[in-house]
Amino acid sequence: MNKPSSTAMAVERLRNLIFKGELPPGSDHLETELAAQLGLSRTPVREALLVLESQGLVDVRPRKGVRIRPISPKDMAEIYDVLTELESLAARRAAEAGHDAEALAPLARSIDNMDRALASEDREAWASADDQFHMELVRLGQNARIASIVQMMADQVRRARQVTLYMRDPPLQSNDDHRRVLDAIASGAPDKAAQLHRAHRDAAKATLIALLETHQLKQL
Amino acid sequence: MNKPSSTAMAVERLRNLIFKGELPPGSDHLETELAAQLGLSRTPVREALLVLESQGLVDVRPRKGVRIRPISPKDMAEIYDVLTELESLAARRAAEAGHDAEALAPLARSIDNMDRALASEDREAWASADDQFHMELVRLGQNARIASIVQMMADQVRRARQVTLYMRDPPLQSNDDHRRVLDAIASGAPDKAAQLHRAHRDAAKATLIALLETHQLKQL
DNA sequence: GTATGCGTTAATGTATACATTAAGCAGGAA
DNA sequence: TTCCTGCTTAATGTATACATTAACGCATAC
Repeated sequence: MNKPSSTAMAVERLRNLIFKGELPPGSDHLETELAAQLGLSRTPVREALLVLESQGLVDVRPRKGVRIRPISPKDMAEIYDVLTELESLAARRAAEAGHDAEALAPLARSIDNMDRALASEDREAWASADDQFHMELVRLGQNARIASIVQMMADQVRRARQVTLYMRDPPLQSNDDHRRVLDAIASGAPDKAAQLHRAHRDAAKATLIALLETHQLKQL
Repeated sequence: MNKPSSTAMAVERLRNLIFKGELPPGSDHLETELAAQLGLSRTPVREALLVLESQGLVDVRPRKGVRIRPISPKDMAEIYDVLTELESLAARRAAEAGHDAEALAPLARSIDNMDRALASEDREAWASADDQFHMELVRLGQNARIASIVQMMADQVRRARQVTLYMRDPPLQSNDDHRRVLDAIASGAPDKAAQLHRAHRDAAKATLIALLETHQLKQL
């Protein structure tokens, strides 16, 4: 049990504040205030902000405070493009790797979780299981760099999903997609896995962008 | 003309030291020593190291010094996979964007530069022009996130290329590839551009990995 | 001889003091 | 008024002092 450093804690706490919307997108904050809020000195907070900046969550703008980076529809499109490419490759590699049922169990479990969440209309649970699915998928793809980039991009759109979660119909189609991707991976069909996942992601992108336009959400 | 901060300078100087091999892969360095070497206090150096860590160039290992991250053949394969996917998408988007000849001029120029470098057998110049080509390509792809990821990954393999630059035959084939990608982009053929570039990258990956195996280079 | 545990110490983690800088305002000239 | 100029000051950038911690060696017990 390693004691986490103040910097690491600051990163975690600031991330949570951002995701919970307590530090809203577009808002500015002084290092000093954030430090006071977290009960730390500026040093670890500064270091945390540097990390968060490298993860694309904030912009450090000297003398104007750190800005919680807002996500525009264009950003969203960029991010989905990256996710589509890299996750599809991960699906391909996962299929090539010949994972057995045991290795695929977590992925299957995440799909079950989504089913359950849909049945009980628990959208938070669904979102969390969806995260789990995508995380597992890239883990199975066995490329650490892809996994970490995907994680970063997913973080960046997390707020946006939170907002849209209750705006759209329950994503019933989505889980069929997931299951088919899993089948393709289990049966060792790389091309099919990649292609199915790509289609899944493209559909998700289109849905989300349409939602944002409908609701005139210019930034989140 | 903005005065760069010490942290920014430290990032730059450390990057250069790493690329030039003065901080060799796998070597460990104390914050204090690096600070002394750069004539700075620990603070900006620490911040610089945090940035470099987020870019995958070093590992900060408490009490053991920062390690200049070595790249293994497996790392190389991971990185090339990411580059292949993202640059191919960039090529596709560039073709879709309908850039005119003027917009494509820098890309064309980089190809000319490679030709010239090949003719005069100047491999450093070739490498630099090759960088320019890939940088321009992702710029034309109009996805800032792809551009920055590609930049990061390219940095990570820079040392390796430096080593292999003189080990292999002059990359004559390579420039035909580049020209065909440019043509596909210029003529607005997204699928073709993406596919050509993908093939180009796959070939490069295979060549490089083979080289590393032949020479038993386990890490760079 | 080996293993265990404690003390030393060197390195990092954190706080704070200090330097620098640019944003904004006040005051005066055009 | 409007535009410049220089001052003020608040915020960040940097250095340094101080606290904490984990690695290592040495002593001691078995």
